[in-house]
Amino acid sequence: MPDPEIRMRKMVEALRENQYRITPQRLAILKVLAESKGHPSVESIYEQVKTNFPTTSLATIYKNVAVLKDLHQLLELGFSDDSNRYDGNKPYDHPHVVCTVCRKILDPDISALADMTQELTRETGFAITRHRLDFFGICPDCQARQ
Amino acid sequence: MPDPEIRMRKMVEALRENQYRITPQRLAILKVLAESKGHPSVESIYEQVKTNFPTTSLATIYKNVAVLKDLHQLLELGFSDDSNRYDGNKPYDHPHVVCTVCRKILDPDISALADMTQELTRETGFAITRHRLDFFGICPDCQARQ
DNA sequence: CTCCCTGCAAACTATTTGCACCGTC
DNA sequence: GACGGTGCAAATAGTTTGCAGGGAG
Repeated sequence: MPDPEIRMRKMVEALRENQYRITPQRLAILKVLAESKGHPSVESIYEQVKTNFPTTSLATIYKNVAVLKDLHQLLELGFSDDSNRYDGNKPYDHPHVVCTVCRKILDPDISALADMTQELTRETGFAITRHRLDFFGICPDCQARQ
Repeated sequence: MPDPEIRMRKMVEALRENQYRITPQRLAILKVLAESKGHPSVESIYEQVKTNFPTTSLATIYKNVAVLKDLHQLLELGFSDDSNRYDGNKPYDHPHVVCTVCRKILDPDISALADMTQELTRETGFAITRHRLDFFGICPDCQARQ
């Protein structure tokens, strides 16, 4: 069973457990999120869902995205300048590396992250619950193209 | 000479060097930014400027914030859910710790940051130019209040 | 057969823009 | 005096909401 399918079942399960109905549009949105290797925007989810459901509205995408966020099945990456981007495969906080040219987003491994959170707790006394770590730069592809 | 005053002169200098005119409203905005110990929103800059210039408009605040951003005299912290917040005292990228209860924002020192950026460059091949690091949690004051 | 969900349009909020008048240089 | 800045109002973009009809459970 491929990974996207596992992820989709997990999301369907979360919906069922919380008494949300399983509609065809909802399934189509889950499919886009589970199969997307990038970090789609609402607009791009919308475009993809419309190929199968031409009457779908943006509002439906927004409403479903909100539901999935509530169920912690979707991570929202809010960029103040751009529109939001979503990650349906790793719905928990993790760092991102964003290419400022082509807008590609990667998930790097940062080994020092746990240490850093501890250092912060010690230093500030805050009880840290979430984080948002984005690094911006130019990806290898775009560097080569210049 | 107190710190806010130094900071203000620096900002005025940057404006002059770039042929921007020094208007009373502009000075009032700089004053708010230089004296603010927190990380004010556009709205809160507006409220403070209005006490001295009651006819000031929000558009003027936005236009001046944009100018200061261009001159790298102001750091914008964009929160997708909330409105933007600004830092006129440390107008370069640095990490923040945000209290999710009272919205207070601190600037912690993170010693491991430079190492982390290097690790990322090695791992992803990106030429990292900027970052945006926010940690969310509950500050000591709000923890005590609960 | 009950509600929740969808899809349309209208509302909303933060921000930007156009433009006439004002004030810095 | 020239021309950039201000302040008003209108425009814009992303997102949210209200509501009537349709479909999942």
